[in-house]
Amino acid sequence: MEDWDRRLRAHGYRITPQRQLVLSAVYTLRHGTPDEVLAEVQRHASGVNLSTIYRAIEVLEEVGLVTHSHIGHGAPTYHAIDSHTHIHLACDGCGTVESISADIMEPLVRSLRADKGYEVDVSHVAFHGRCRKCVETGNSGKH
Amino acid sequence: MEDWDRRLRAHGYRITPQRQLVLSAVYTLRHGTPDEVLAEVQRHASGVNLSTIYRAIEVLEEVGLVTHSHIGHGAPTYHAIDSHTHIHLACDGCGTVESISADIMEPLVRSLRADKGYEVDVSHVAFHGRCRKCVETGNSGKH
DNA sequence: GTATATGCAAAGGGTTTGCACGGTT
DNA sequence: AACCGTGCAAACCCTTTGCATATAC
Repeated sequence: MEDWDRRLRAHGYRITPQRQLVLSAVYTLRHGTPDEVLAEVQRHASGVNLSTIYRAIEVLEEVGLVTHSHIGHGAPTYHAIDSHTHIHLACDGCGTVESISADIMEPLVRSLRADKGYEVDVSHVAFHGRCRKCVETGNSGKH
Repeated sequence: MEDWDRRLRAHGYRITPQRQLVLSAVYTLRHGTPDEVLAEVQRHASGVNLSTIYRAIEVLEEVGLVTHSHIGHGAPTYHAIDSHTHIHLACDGCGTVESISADIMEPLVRSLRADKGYEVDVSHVAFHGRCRKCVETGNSGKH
């Protein structure tokens, strides 16, 4: 998160307090929905509006400082792009989300590239399923 | 799609024309959002309501006749559960979606099971990224 | 006949947009 | 000074819900 301002400028965007606040909120929360980002930002600057969060996230994502993935079936969660790309294991039984290294994706990414010419966006990957605990207790997460 | 009615009954649900229409619409469209399912159903029965589509899909999913996955960043798409489990490769550049056999997931599923005790819901898997064409033409899909 | 399912309309959550004002360059 | 970015409110899309009626069992 050193050259964040340079990245924005390089794409023709301006440096604003709101954009910096959103970026550091995304860093602080390791995973955050727009709502959660808003709450985190408002701890430091209460006047910031939700629509600003959305617009800031959009810009930060475009310049490559932030990504999102779809954990849970609802709102996307955003996270900072750092050296350690990770993927998410969401449990449909208890709702917990585990982050693991994206290394496990390597063979699959390679074979999709070779077979299909398809480039997987690894940072976007989220698996659904059931965690060990829910598998053992038979918790299906169904109503 | 032979024992669909038995499956419903086994779970205490009734057999209704709407549920049959929704199920066959999901079969016809190989991937369909609720809206698309509604349109397909209404080709045969114009009076059916959107809320009925949602409720029917929910029931069909619970009894194991239908699954969904999150292709695109918007509405989920539903597809019938058949013998050939497949996964989706969505292209963020041109928006196309390719279905491929889920066999490619086998090694990864096995290693998550062994390492983490985590059971991936394979039918739910959708990767985002870029198809061959968009990789070659540099189409990033960004506005 | 009784409980479930449907249609309709209204409410709800999340996200986007138009506009006037304020801040960055 | 010019333009981009923000706050606010309204609009929008997708999905869910309450209720009276219709239907499957």
